[in-house]
Amino acid sequence: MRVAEPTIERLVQYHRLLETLKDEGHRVVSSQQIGDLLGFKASQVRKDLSYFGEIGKRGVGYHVERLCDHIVEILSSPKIWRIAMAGVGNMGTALLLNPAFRSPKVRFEALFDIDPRKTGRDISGIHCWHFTEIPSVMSEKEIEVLILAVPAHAAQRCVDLAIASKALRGVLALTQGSLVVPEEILVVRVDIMAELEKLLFFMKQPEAVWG
Amino acid sequence: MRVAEPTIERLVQYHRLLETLKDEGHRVVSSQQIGDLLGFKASQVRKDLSYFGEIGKRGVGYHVERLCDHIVEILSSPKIWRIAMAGVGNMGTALLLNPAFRSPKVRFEALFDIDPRKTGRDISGIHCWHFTEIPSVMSEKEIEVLILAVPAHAAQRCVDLAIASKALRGVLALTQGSLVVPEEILVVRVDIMAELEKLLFFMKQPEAVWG
DNA sequence: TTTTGTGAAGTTTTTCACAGCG
DNA sequence: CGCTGTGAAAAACTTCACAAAA
Repeated sequence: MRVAEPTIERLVQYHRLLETLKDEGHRVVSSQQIGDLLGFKASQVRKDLSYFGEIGKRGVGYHVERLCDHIVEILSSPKIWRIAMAGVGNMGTALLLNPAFRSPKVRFEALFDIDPRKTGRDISGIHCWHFTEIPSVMSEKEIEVLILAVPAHAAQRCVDLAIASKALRGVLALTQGSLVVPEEILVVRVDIMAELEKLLFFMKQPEAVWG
Repeated sequence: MRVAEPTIERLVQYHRLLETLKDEGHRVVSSQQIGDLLGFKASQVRKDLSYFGEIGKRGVGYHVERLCDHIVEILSSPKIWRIAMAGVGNMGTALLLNPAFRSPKVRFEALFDIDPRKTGRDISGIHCWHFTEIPSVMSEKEIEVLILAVPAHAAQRCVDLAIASKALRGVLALTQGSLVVPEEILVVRVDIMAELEKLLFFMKQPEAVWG
C-alpha cells in the first residue's frame, strides 16, 4: 500500500487520542470531533482513515475501540525491533526514562557512550559499551535501529560504525547536522534547535506562510 | 515576503553547513555541493536561495561567507527573544546545557518546575519558579516564548497558565499530544516518539512512499 | 438526517529544463 | 563553458463537495 509520510504522522496522533477517548469511556467519535481535538480538518481525518479501508459507519462515526485497534494494526510491527542508543547524556537518559519510549514494539539492546564512567555497566537495566564496540555489538545482537543522542561532532562517526555492523537499517537522529548514509538506510531527523529557529522566524514575520 | 515553512527549515541547515565550510576554509560552493552534503536536489537549493534575491554568481557558485551572512540576515531576529522553559527534567536539562541552545538570539529568563528540590533556586544560572507562578513571572518579564519539556499530562495546564500571562506568542512543545491554544499563538511541536513510530512504519514497508 | 468515503479541485512544494550571465 | 535564477511542469498533499449508506 502507498501511504504518504504526513498521513503516518497523523495516524500516530489519532492512535494516542483514541486511547484517551477509550479511557474516558467514549464509544463513538466523528471525524469532525477528531479534527477539532487535534487541529486537523475533518476531511483530512476521513481521507487519512479511508486509505486503509472503510472503517467508519455513515451517519454515525467511528467506533472508538474498533478504530483504535485498526490503527494499531496499521502501525503494528512484524516483530519487536532491536534498538541501540548512542549517547547516554541528558538527552539519551530523558528518552530512556520516558515511559512512552518503553513501547512493546521496541527493545533497547545496547547503549553506547565514550565516557568511562558510563561504559562497562548497566544503565537503566541496559548495558553500556564503549562506542568503538558499535560494529561488533550491533552485528552480534542484530540491532537494526540506532538512536543518535550524541553531540553533533560525533554523529557521523557513530553512524559509520553502525553501518559497518551490516545490521543497521534505520536511524533516529536527535543531533543537528546532516548524516551521509547509504540510501537503503532510513534516517529520521529530529532537530530541536532548527524547530526553535523556525518558530522565531515565523514569530517575527506574521505575514509569512504558516504550515 | 512570502516564504514557505520547508524553505525556512532548510535555511537553518544551509546556515550550519556554511559555518562549517567557512571554518574549513572553503571560499565558494555550488548548489550541487550544498545539495549533496545535505541530501537535497541542487534545484531545490537554488530555488530556496533565490527567494531572497540574487546572491550567487553564475558560472561560479555562491561565495561562502557572503551567502552565510545573507542567511544570517534572513533568519535574524529583531531582538533577543525572552524564553521560559517549563520542566527541568532530563529533557529540559539537556536543552539548557546544549551549547546550540545558548544562542545570542534567545535568553532564558525563567525556568518552571513542580519539584520543590528544583524550585526557588538557580539552575544553570537561571532561576526556577514553581509552575503556578508562570502567569506572573512571564507577564512581568514579558516572556514571549515557552519551551515545554514537561510530562504530557502537564502540558496543556502549563500552556493555559502561559496564555494567561498575556505575553506568550510562541510555544516549542517537546511533549506528545496536542495543545489547544488561541490561533494567534504559534506552536511548533517536536514529537520524538511519533518520529520513531514513523521510522518503524517505513522500515516495515519498504515500498511505501518515503519523503 | 447525519456522517462517511471519495473523485475532483485546489493549494503547496518540488523538480525540470533552459535562458542568461560571468 | 559552468552554474545560477526562474518560469513552467510535475508531484505531493489538502480541501471541497456530494453521492451513498446507516
